[in-house]
Amino acid sequence: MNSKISEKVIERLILYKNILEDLENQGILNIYSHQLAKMADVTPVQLRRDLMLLSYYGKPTSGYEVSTLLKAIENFIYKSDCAKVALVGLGHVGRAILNYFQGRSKLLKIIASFDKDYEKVNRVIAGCRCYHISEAPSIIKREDIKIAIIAVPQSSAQEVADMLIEAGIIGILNYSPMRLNVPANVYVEYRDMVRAVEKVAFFACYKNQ
Amino acid sequence: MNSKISEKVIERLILYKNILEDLENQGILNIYSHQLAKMADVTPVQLRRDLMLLSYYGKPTSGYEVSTLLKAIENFIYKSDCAKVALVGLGHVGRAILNYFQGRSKLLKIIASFDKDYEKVNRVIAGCRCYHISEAPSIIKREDIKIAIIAVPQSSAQEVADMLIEAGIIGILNYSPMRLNVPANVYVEYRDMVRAVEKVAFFACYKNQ
DNA sequence: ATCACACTGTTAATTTATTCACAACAAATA
DNA sequence: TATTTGTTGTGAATAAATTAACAGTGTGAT
Repeated sequence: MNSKISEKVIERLILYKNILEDLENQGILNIYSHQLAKMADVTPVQLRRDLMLLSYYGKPTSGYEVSTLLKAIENFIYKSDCAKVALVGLGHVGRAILNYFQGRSKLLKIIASFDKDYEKVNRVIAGCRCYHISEAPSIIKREDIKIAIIAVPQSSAQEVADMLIEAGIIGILNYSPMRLNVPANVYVEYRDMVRAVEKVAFFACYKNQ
Repeated sequence: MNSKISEKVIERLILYKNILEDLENQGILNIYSHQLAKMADVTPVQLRRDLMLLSYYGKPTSGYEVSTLLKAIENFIYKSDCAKVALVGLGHVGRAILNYFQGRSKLLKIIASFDKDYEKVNRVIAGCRCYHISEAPSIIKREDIKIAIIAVPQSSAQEVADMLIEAGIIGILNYSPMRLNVPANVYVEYRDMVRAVEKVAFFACYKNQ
């Protein structure tokens, strides 16, 4: 690890990747940094600086080739051992994620979902088989899943996290408001929806005096 | 505006607020910076520095008084003219947000939701009346709502945003993957679920070599 | 063929965010 | 009462992120 990669740069690279996918689908072959930067709401300099992380080079005259830049970013952010994702909790959040994921990520795949409700168990929801939560450890180990999404109520989030980590999970996306206690090697990202709205409310008002 | 307030500081203050609410419910009266910092996953110095934004002071011996610190943060982040929130789109994401919001935010209230599906219109879902999307402009203007959550498919996100902004919305929390084109005074926060998982996958693997 | 142009990649400067280091302080103890 | 202890608040130092400045380059016009 020569220099630490910041969260913000990765967030932006992932955003560029998204935009490039759209551009590719529209049949656009080349793009300049100022065009792509505008779509991503960043400055052209920042975009070019971010791309320095990749070993990819554009041309002074035709800018970046959409397909190869896209591949370069995918190559950079994609680690094959983290391609499999597990989802825990099939309430509204869980289902929303499953629906969004349907084909939207080329790199990652939710290959198993878990719930404690036997009504949902053994059904295939949004293309993904649902298992009982008690089966999670064995399936996660067998399939060697490393990434998990927690979409369960606050009260069971820590318990679920402990179980997942014990089974080998090293990355958690946590939609519950609960702060998780995890070992140092586990990466956790928090996505509390209430906090998100509060942030928006603050800055919207702040911007307008 | 003497010095610009950063997004990160506000995110942390909102997190502290959350934790303090929990502590208050547990009947805890006082807390030291190192204890609160640990719960929020920040350093004690950073916490104390963040609190410098507030005009609140702890005591060298008993630390911070939970109830008054909580009030100080609420006071700082709460702007009464941004208390009303509208929700557009009552699919899984929309319903998830409604459920989470039930009582979880003292400061903000979702007072109207909108959908184009007449099956949902005029029903009360999770304590919130659902109106047809065509009624949004008049209701937003009448109730003077300034904040909106977009939970509609990518294909209609821009159209919905335009309509909301026209009606007076100045802050948007966007759960669709669509980047929005908005005037300078409108604040937008993006919460794409697929990008979130991709970020977690990257950093989980990165952390573990 | 030469020039002007518009772009990229990158070093240097600047701004922003975080961490260090320590004075000031209130309570508990001797 | 004097001393010790463990904390807060903050100026100064450091680290990180962003922006500015510009050299290098391929293309098309003259």
